Amino acid sequence: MLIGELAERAGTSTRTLRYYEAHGLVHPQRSANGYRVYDEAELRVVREIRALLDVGFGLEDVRPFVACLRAGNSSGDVCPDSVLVLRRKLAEVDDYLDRLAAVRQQLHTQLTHAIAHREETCPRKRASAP
Amino acid sequence: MLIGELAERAGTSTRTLRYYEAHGLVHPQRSANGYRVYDEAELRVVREIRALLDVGFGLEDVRPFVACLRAGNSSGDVCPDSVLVLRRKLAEVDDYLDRLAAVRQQLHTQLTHAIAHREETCPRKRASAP
DNA sequence: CCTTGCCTTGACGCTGACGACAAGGTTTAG
DNA sequence: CTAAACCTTGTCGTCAGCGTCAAGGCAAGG
Repeated sequence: MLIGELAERAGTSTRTLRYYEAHGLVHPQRSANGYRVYDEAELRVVREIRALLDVGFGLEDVRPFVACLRAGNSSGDVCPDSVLVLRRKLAEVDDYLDRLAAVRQQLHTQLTHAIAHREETCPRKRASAP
Repeated sequence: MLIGELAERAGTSTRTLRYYEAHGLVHPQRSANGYRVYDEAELRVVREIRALLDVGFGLEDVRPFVACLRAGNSSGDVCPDSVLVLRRKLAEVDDYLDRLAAVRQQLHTQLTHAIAHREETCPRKRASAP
């Protein structure tokens, strides 16, 4: 499989695949003319990378999962390093959820006050009695 | 008040203040020697900007709030444009919270399965009976 | 032979909110 | 006189994950 086909099957671009390779995440063979040649295992690797990036991981976070797959495991999740990253990411997401909830609360309060202020300084017709 | 003093009182840097000015958010006077001169109103504007950025707004989102303050309002929140942005941001935060909750759920599931897998393929001593 | 459609490496662009420096003017204190 | 401590404009660097040319090689069909 050449890079174009892999890109299509993985739902990404050739640029992205070369980028992953430059960062040491994918290791294609080379044909005689210098073309990159990928096997099915690399397709799985790329799909794993994509899935993790979609969830908000960075390329560095993805490394252990790729190594885990490459080590012959059926899932990239089951190795100790992957589990560590999963735990860390879960904690990060929890933190972020907390902060985001606080922000949401503040925005809600701000919005409520702003609308109350408008009702007060510029009462609408038929505001309380139609 | 010169730029250094404003930076300190606003808890930011001179670079940041010049950046805001370049983007049309702050309008200092100029003294004879070309130095930027700020009044107290500008301090409030800068604090409003900082507060909104801290909550995750972009500079563009901040514009209506600055204009609102500049229009003489006690709060930057009370103008229609500001309210629109507040509503939009609240919706964005809600969306993000939903997506983040889904991600959290997925990570949790992934982690649970990974750990279950380890228990299964590599049972610990004293796992179920001490 | 020439076009079409793959592929190669290399290198700059983008987004956002600044940080960090360069090279220089101004003002005040000693 | 000079050093310190302000200020000015201008420009490049940062982080991440690519997008988007540029310039060219390789293979196959008409």
